[in-house]
Amino acid sequence: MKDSPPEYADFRAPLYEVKANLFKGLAHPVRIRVLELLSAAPEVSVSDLLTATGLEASHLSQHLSVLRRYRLVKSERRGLQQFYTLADPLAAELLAVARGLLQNVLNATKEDLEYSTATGSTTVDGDNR
Amino acid sequence: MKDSPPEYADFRAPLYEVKANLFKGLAHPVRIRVLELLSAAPEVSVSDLLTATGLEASHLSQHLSVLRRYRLVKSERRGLQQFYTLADPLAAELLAVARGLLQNVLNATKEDLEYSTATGSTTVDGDNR
DNA sequence: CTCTTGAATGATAGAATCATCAAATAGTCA
DNA sequence: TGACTATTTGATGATTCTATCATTCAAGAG
Repeated sequence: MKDSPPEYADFRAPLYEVKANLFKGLAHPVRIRVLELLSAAPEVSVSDLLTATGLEASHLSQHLSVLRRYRLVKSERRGLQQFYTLADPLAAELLAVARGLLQNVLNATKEDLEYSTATGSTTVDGDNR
Repeated sequence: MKDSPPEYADFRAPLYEVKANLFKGLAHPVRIRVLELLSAAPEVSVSDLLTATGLEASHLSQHLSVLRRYRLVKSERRGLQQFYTLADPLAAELLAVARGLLQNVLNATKEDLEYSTATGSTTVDGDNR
């Protein structure tokens, strides 16, 4: 009899733990794709998410459950359909900052590479690569 | 003979995968604490990180290795000491946005709770809690 | 060269997450 | 009520991550 995860993550922990948990919720490609779809519309139905992601219903639902657990999304049922929205606009901001960070980091990596090939490797000291 | 993870994560994947990987790098409390210490200083030595976190050296080193893998930090050796810095200021920005998001989400949760107790539960429709 | 210090890497058991299929639940309609 | 649709939940094996101890590596001094 295995313990299932809580419906909602615990927010009463130290902030660094709560942050780490939030990032756990973001640490899967499907969940990033879902959040980005939700960022681009006021709300999205599960059936539209299914179409957009090409996933099987139960697979997507497990991921939506994780997003709900970390309160990254809200859901609302209307008849047979379920609609999802971002819980807060800062979730979209977070994805945007992550994108900027990745671009910077990638550019810096390329620059380091160019720098080391242009000047030889002896002047690059202390950089682990 | 088990495969060990690559020294550096693959940045040549679709962007949503690369983002998810970045968030994996952030998905542990110790690594959040380290990044926040690095956000507050131009550079920090490993020995200072050890003191600040109270971790054993090899435990911290494993986490620093994850941060290096996702290029969230840079390291520089000077004699016996190793110094770490944030790879980009946007890493600090990311933590700040996450904090704002958590605050908003937490406040919204509290408001929902107050709303439902003030008006009774029958007017709260569609909200999963 | 040996020894010490500071830090990284290796190894591995246990915990957590992921992937996927089966079953259950919620809502609607005849 | 039963049948159907839409979605969620349960179950479980595979994979990955975490925690932790042992070992190795890098730098410096004598």
